[in-house]
Amino acid sequence: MAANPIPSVRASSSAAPHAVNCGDCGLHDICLVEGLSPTDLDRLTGMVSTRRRIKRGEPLFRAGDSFDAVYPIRLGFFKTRVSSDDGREQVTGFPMPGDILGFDAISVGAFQCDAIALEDAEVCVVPFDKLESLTREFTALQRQFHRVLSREIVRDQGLMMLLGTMRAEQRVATFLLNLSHRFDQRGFSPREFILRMTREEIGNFLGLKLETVSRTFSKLQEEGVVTVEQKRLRIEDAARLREIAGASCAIE
Amino acid sequence: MAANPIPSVRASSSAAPHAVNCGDCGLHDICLVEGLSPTDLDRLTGMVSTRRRIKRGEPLFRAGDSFDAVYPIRLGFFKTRVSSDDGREQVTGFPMPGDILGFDAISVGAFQCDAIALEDAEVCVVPFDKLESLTREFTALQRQFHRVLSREIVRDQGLMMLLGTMRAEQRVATFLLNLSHRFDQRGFSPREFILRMTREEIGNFLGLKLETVSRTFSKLQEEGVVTVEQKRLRIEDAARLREIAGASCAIE
DNA sequence: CGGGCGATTTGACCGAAGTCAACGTCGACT
DNA sequence: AGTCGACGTTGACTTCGGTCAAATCGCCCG
Repeated sequence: MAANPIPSVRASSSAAPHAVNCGDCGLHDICLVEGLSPTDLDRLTGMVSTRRRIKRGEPLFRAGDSFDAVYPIRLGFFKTRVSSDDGREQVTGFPMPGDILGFDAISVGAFQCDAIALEDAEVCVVPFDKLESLTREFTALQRQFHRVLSREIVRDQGLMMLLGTMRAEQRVATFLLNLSHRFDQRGFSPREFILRMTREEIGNFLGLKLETVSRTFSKLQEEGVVTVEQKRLRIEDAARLREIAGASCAIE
Repeated sequence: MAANPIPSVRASSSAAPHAVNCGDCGLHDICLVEGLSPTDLDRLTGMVSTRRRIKRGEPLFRAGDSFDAVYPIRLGFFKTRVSSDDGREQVTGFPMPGDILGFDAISVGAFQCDAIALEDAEVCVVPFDKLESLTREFTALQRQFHRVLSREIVRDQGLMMLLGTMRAEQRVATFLLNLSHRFDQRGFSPREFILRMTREEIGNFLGLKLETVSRTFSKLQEEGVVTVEQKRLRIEDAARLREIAGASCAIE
């Protein structure tokens, strides 16, 4: 999977708002329709009602918005975050292409978090009642949908482990390994990538302050584990990074 | 809902392993079949293949066990926890009657956490393929199943907020309010209840050490907010407790 | 090209929670 | 009834990460 780049996502000139077909999408094997047969894929035409572009910094949705669709990401990084009435915020993830946004909204019919584009982005719009009715028809799609929901629950468990039991350095290392892994899955280099989010967003996600993130990056760099310059990050010693992160990779 | 006790759960002499019918279960309005019509409820006979009793301290399942059923809790408290290879553990919740165990397992067909009974307990066994096929037939059940999955994701977001942004006192207060709320939902007193878990388990859940939990309880007691004696807890000043917890109640 | 601003880095200091240790309490079991 | 062991409380001290502050970097824009 790592050796399988996804050109159609990069060269997204084919992202016209019509001609929406999961079978043609380079992400189909990590997205909602992973594992479906080509025949089934063809029969899913119409699941994606349309696509939507979001400018950097803009929300795809905000907590409280009423829910009627979930959003597989075609292109671009997001952050999701929850806020409390008294002003605290918690970044809950950095979804990227192939990830799906909006599952938190099913529970009460309204989004429970904000999804903000960290760069210009594009998502598929999958009306939820359409999805539910399709899952009644296609067992494989139903199965996969449930798997994806469950995967999010498992991801959250990993995050709780991180937030509840890890030291700062361990958190940062785990975070970097997770990003690396997900880039790898998507056909990008696992060794070198751009951090689309700020130190503050990373810190908030990891339950740390931005200064701590910065210091930890510096420390890892001194030790030759990574090279950080601004938003560009290169992993120099993956084995050592895994050592620091401790056993489990946490977060999917 | 608070004013609606659930006697059939307490007086569980009717918990014979046959005669399993969600319509008869006192928990049906917080469980998987919440919101279903009585007619639909009748047609669900057979969803629960059997029931199972678990002794205090025993696992209902362990991480790695292969998955074929989810488990609505009839009776008793559990704790769920994830472990890392290097020995860290994180308690991820304290499910109680009406909550459902096992959703983390759908993702890969094997449980990702341990579920340990904190007291003698009883669960319904709902074979997952049975559940999936029933949700294809009954739209209302499908809808509710998805809601319950999504609710778990939202719960986890609340926990991340707690672990990522709250101080010790705030965490403990939030924890108590959450328990209180859930007891209330189930028809038990929201003001006074038994903590079935140890200080260490509470601490682990909240990302604190047991000493910190103990100290915080003592402090809250000094201030007249709660009365703690051993495992018995009484909330004396709910308003103040909410104040300490900060706005959002977090965790469902 | 220079100004301005947000993002980042780094240092000094502080404090909340962790660690270590001793003691108390309760319930289970012989 | 007495003992044992798990659980809980409390105190003294340490430490990791937070806070506050200052300096630097990089980039967008006029």
